[in-house]
Amino acid sequence: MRIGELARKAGTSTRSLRYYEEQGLLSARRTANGHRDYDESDLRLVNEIRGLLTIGFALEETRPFVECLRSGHETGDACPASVEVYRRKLAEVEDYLTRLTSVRDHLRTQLGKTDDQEESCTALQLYPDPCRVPEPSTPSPTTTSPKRS
Amino acid sequence: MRIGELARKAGTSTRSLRYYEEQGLLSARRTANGHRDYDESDLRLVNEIRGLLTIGFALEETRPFVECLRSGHETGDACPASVEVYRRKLAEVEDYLTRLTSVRDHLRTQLGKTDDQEESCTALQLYPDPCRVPEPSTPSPTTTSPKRS
DNA sequence: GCTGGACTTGACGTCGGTGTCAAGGCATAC
DNA sequence: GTATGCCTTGACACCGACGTCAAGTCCAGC
Repeated sequence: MRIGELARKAGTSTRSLRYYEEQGLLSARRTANGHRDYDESDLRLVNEIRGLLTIGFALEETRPFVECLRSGHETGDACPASVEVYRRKLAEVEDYLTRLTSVRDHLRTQLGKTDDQEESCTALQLYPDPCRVPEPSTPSPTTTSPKRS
Repeated sequence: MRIGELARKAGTSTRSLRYYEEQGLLSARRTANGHRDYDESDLRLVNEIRGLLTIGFALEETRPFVECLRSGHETGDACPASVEVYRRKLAEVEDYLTRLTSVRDHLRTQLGKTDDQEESCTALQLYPDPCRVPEPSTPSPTTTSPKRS
């Protein structure tokens, strides 16, 4: 199949696919006329990438999973390197959770909300950069954020 | 005081202060030779901004707080507009917490971790800047916008 | 042959909050 | 005089994952 079809099937854009290729995550055979030619295994790769991106992985972090799939494994996380990324990511996410919880509590306090519904920690109050993190929606008054659909 | 001193006192850079001014959050009198001239009230403004940025507010979101302080209120959150931002931020953070929690659970599942450990402050290590962790290329969860997944 | 859609590569734009360089002005110290 | 250091404005660089435009190629349908 060609790039447009793959993009449609994977729920992404041709631009993204070319970008993945540029990053060495995806490779494509070429037809006689120079068009990229993909098959089902490529779709699996892209699905792996998209899935990981969706839950907050950086593109670079998907590499071990992609290579794992490429090397013939049934799933992308069947390799030690992938597991290691999982582990690191989990620690990272738990760290964020801690900070976010603390920020939430701080905000609740400021709002005079004394009705706690969950246990939480206190001292820490750092949560780095909400804009670079799987965030719901940023109702920023300045921009009608065109990058986000 | 001049910009260098204010930056030092507020724990930030002169570049940032000029940027805040550029964004209309800070204003400065000028001395005869054109240098910016600040006083203690400006330091309060900057501290307000820095504090909010630290807990994850976007610069733009600090505006109501700054204006609140400027208009003579004791604290930046004494005004309705500020409270509104607090409220929005809280909802945002809670939403993010929810999603992050589900990602964490997903990761734990993938790792075969059955041992649940609740969020505890003590165990986790805070880096000075979690966005740029001194690790082998470990960016933070960046994905955000699942554009249309 | 003409139209239109899908493809190609290349390159610039985006978002935020700075870092950093450039090139100069001004003041104090030696 | 000159070295040092702070200040000024202006402008480019950065990160990540693309969006988007440009200009050209390729192919099917009419």
